[in-house]
Amino acid sequence: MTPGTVSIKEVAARAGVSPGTVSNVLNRPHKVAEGTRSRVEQVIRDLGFVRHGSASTLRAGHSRTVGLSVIDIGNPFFTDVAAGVEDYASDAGYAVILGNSSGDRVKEERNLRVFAEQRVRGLLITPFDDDPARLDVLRDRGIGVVLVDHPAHRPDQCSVAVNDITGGRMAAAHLVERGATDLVYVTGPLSIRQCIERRVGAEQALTAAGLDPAAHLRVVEMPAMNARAGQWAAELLLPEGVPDAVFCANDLLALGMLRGLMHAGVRVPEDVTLIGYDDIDFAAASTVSLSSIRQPTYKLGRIATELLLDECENPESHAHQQIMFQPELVVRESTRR
Amino acid sequence: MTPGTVSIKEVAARAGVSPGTVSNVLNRPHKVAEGTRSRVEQVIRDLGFVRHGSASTLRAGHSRTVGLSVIDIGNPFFTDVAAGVEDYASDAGYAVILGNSSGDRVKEERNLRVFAEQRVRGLLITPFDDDPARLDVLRDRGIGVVLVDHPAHRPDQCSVAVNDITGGRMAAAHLVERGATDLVYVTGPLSIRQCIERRVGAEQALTAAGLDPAAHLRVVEMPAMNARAGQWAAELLLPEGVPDAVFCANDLLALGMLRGLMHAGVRVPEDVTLIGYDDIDFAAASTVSLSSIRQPTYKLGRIATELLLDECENPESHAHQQIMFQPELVVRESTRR
DNA sequence: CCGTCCGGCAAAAACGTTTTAATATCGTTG
DNA sequence: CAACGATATTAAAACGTTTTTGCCGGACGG
Repeated sequence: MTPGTVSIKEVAARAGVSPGTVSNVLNRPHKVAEGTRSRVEQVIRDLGFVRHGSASTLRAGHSRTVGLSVIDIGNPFFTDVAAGVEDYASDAGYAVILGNSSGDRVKEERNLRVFAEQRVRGLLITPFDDDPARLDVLRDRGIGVVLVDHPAHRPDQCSVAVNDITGGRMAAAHLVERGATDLVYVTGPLSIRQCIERRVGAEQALTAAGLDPAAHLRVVEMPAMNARAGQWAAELLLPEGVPDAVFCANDLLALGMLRGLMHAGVRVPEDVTLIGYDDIDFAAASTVSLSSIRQPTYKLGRIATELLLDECENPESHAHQQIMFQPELVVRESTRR
Repeated sequence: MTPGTVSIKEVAARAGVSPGTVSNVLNRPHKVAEGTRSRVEQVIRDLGFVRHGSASTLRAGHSRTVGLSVIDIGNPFFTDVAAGVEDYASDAGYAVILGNSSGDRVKEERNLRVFAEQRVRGLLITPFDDDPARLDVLRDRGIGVVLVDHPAHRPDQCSVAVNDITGGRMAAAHLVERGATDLVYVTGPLSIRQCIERRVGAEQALTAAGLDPAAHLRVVEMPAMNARAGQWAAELLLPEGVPDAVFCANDLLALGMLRGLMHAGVRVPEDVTLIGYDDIDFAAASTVSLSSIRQPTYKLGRIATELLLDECENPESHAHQQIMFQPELVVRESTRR
């Protein structure tokens, strides 16, 4: 009746072998003779046996799951990363346990505990700060950790990230090249590494063009990084005077800004050029399509997972890597003159 | 040294109690005397003990994880659902294992097997077809299943969904009320239940308004449901003549359509009114903000999880429910005359 | 004062798998 | 022909919890 309860023992009994042999055809098929193997496999199919993962994990000492902790599952950026992770992990036979910290340190903490309880094989995390202590707790347990979208500061740690300084520089340089001299940088909280570095890059670009950032780059810091905040930023900004160009720290802000500008009768790109960051799908789909800085998001997830599984499965041969991708400028209507 | 290896036994030894007692303070704190309990809890903190989930699952017969299988993690609709699931599950102490089927039956199958191996306590799934056989395999194993965004056809099955016929009717009725008589329905594959039912609703609305759908509603079926497909639909559509109004089966299609229309010099809403479906965040943020049919997406995820956990934890008192939410019309610029 | 009940705890079995060491079977070689 | 190694399989011991059963002592009712 209850086919769910069929264990390796019953398979063994039915196939006329010992449980150990069944385990071998499951895990080391080459160690068992052709005849026995096919017989056991047939019984497995007949009985609808599926291995009890927990028993396996308990005895083997490690699971076939990885944890994924993201800051905001609602942001297409993280969604793309998650898709890359899920694809690679799934192909490798791993399950992905999802944790959404919602930018809340307490939630992140709680998720980490769940991952520890589940004895995930490894952890992929987009941390929102640099405190490595929490992660050490996991690492001490033998759980591999790979930082995603955050460069590791230590050589014994894998990470994949995209150069945000370069990205910021590309964005601002592009605006300047299009003739802007009065720029605005609209950003999320400046406690966020990405926001800081993109700003640094922008300042470098201005300096390189002979423009003093202090005089030519206004910074508008918003508490959130969504479209609502972007539109609000437009309302804050315009009374102070219309700039030549706006650089937003992500596309959600930029889309909101675009809407805010147009509502105020400011034309993009004729009056103001506008560029975002991340190149989410909606950037190309917005009515005035948005120039942006593209990051290899999906790839970020895939490579991170590849690194993680290598670290977990080949601990001795594994070489820790800090991979830094370069972003790419995507020019669309919002910066065409 | 390796704090990861501290087991319940060591805690017991250090606290001068038996392992069974430690297990009790973990799972039935009320059954152990105040003094012993606090002593054990202190030792747990000191040693940094964290329960081995697999051992627990093995012995207890059920895990504290739920599986979530979605069709497309890249679609904001599913992302919102996932956020609702994650929040509720996380609060209840459950971990969420994510499976992304990418609209691929084989991938979905594979994910189900992983869920079975992991012995998830329950499964939340947005199935893309009506074949219940696959799910019976899980149910026979005692794994609860709740259908998400898909009404169950059987009384022994929980489901949460939103009435798509009503939604389709609302959308079309709104367009007609705004004066449209020459409508177009842009949809994804008509093998998808949601696409079919929204169409049925639209036809009902036309009929109710005294317009024969055959004469007044053109249907454009696209192979995908993203913005690219929407823009392509505009290019297919316009040469045949500009309609009064366009109803898109989701917001991604609608955003693409909007862009396609504006590029062709067709003004929204002056020349054509446009409405989407789902009310994703980007609908409000697009330059001509998009009217849409709002679904309680996040709530869908939460309620589904609530139902699932009730089914798993109180099997005898649990009453299966097929919950059907009603959608809501959101009017924005794209249908303002 | 004796028998009974009950709260608090310990002892031990069980969950389903993996893995190690041991055993049986066979062909090969000195 | 004996000894040996290689190969295929088995038996049994783990892994860390949960849960059942039972023991002990003190409170309580008769």
